[in-house]
Amino acid sequence: MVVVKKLTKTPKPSKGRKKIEIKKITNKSSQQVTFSKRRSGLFKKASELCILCGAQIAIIVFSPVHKIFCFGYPNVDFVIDRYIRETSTDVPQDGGEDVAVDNIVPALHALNEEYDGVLQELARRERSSEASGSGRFWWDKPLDDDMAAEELEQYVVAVEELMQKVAMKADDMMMRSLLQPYGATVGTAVNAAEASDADMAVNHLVHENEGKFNDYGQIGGPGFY
Amino acid sequence: MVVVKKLTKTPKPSKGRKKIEIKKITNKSSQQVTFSKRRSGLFKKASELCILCGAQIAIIVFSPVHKIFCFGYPNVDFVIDRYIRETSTDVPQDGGEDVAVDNIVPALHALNEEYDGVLQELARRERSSEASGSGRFWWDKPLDDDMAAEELEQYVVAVEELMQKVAMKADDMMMRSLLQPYGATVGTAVNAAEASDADMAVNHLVHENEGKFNDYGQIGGPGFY
DNA sequence: TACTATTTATAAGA
DNA sequence: ATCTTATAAATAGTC
Repeated sequence: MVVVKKLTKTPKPSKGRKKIEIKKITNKSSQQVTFSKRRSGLFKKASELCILCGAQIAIIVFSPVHKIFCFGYPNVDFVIDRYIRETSTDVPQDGGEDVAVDNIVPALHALNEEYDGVLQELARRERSSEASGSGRFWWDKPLDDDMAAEELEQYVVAVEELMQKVAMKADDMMMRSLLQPYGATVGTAVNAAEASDADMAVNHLVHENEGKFNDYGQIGGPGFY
Repeated sequence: MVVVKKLTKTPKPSKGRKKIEIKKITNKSSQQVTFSKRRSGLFKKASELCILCGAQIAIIVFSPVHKIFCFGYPNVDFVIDRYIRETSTDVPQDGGEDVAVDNIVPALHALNEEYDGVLQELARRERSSEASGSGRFWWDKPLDDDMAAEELEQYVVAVEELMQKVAMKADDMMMRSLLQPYGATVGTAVNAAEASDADMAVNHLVHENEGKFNDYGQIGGPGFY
């Protein structure tokens, strides 16, 4: 007794996905919908890749309406920094006349790496606490006007305060020792070897294909940030 | 001898995709295979998003074996540049270059202290302590379990921004005083006065096809931004 | 935002 | 790394 539901070939070809051609969507409205869905899917795929393979990824997306969306593991800036470091030529500035300046770059990198360690730790906690429930990852931040209104406000205030604090400390320090152990404090735990899992071996030696060099040249010096 | 292969209902429902849990793949070999497939899929999705919606996207991926893969439309550096411009609040500099130099070093020291603070908070959180004081700024008081995660994240983001600003300032300084030949300003596309050929020789990037849509993927030049 | 019908992406295997 | 195949996932069209 086969119940043929479709006996009358439901003239309903609609509903359900249809193949689409990959070409610019002209209808602004549907383009926005598609963008939203696919942007979401893209970030999900990226997060899975990070988790499955321990890859570090940064994705920056500018929507057609100029909103910016970012994804980053451990975080966007870290990956960009690494990208810059690894794609820049290491040109040792021998004739370093300004000790301070010469130490800034390495100090920043060291700081960045340490910082990364903290972020990873945070990420780990966030994830484990969130279990497999909610979907959103903390690193999936929209950074657009609407969804970050109040958050942005807090952020701005926070940064301003922090800056002020830093400035005060800076003054104080400048008085005592201007050119002391810059990297000292920074370098303390820079040996990222303690990145818990052996996946964080922050050492790059071999790459592959030759990079092609296009335009957009810029601050390229010794891999600094 | 009629060999009935399937007589015993080969418990081989295998072949064909199976659901997998999104967790780190321990087997290095299969992890590599998965990475390869998914990285490819990710870039394809990105390229479709660019075409369908006219989005500008940059993706930087570091494989578990430290290889770098990039995707960018129009190109990686363009998007990164835009990202930096739009996410950094311009810090009004009173014009004194000297002041800038003199302030960076101590600023780094301060930053480091702030950073140490974060580490301590993390450690504290580890012990799941308590006792939160009131009247102090969020980055000064020991985090309590309730707001810890959220605030810590804000703190981290704040510091991250600060670091970026300091870094940019450093870049600017180095550009003016030391790396004249690379001269350029963050945010201003420079006429490819790229680095010397010798310098570029060290750079290597893995990529699919340059600036090609159908094959998505693109090479990132020397990591200038 | 939610709901399918389908198209795609892919985990396993070879 | 590639190709095949059975399935799991993503998502276009609608509401």
